[in-house]
Amino acid sequence: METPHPKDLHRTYSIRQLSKEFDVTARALRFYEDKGLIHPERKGQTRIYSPRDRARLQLILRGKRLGFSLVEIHEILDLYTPKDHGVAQMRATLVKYRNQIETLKRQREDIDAAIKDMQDGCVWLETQIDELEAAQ
Amino acid sequence: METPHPKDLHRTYSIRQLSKEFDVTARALRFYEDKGLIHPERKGQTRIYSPRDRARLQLILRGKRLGFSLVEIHEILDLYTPKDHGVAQMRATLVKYRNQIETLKRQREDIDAAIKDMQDGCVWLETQIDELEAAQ
DNA sequence: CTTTACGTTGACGTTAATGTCAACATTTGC
DNA sequence: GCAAATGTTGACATTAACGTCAACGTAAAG
Repeated sequence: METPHPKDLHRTYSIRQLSKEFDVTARALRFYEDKGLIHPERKGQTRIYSPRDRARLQLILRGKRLGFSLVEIHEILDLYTPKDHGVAQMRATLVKYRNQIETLKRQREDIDAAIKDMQDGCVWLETQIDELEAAQ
Repeated sequence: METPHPKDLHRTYSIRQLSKEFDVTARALRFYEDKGLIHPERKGQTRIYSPRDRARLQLILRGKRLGFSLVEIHEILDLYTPKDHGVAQMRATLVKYRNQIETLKRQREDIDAAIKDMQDGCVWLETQIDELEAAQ
């Protein structure tokens, strides 16, 4: 009834609320749950989403925008969920983190290249337009 | 028989050469052609790829790495192919360029956020590991 | 001349990520 | 109390992006 933001750590969300807020269908949310990406609680049959679920959903959607598959997103989400099983495990996790960072950095290089291409194109187009207008 | 690089603007490539160089299957290359993303010439039945085709393939693969669909990549490729049909068209194209830049910049924000998350996670893990080792 | 390598076009199969629809339960406003 | 809104679980349909396979052509190599 108040703000749709996680002002309160004990807020809950219905499936409709979340699907509206992030513009995904309820079907998709259930699908993500099916794939083990979110784990909302149940009040009877009905799904109850916590701010934590909401946060995970944000990560899922970010992953999607970046072109990761749901499987990949699942792995990424695993990196976000803390599990401290001794130094060995933590070292292993650290490696995964660093690999993920490398992946993302490579992706950023692609983006930067694409942006540069487009910006060059803009400059070229602008000068062309200017010339044509001057010649007019 | 020489370098696989476009040293010469009149070089040509077989479908196998390209598929090997970029580690995609020939099936995929034919598929992209089917979808209108590349237009290699034909020597009889056989496809002959030019450096220009190769360049387009690079763009296609970059688009894929960035999570764009083939349809979106098609539109992006259109932006790359010069067509000067008067100032009006050029203005329209300019708008598309700028929109694409905005899209890419938004994507870069996602990436930067993800990288930051992972780096923070690294720092946290490192300190944890240090503590556990010191306590040992 | 026949094998070997590479090319071609269908046609059908597959996987991911949903959409769609039916059939049903539950809660809520009037 | 009853209709409307919202929720649920299947089950099947769909789209994208290829993979796989069959059946065939061609060209160089031994």
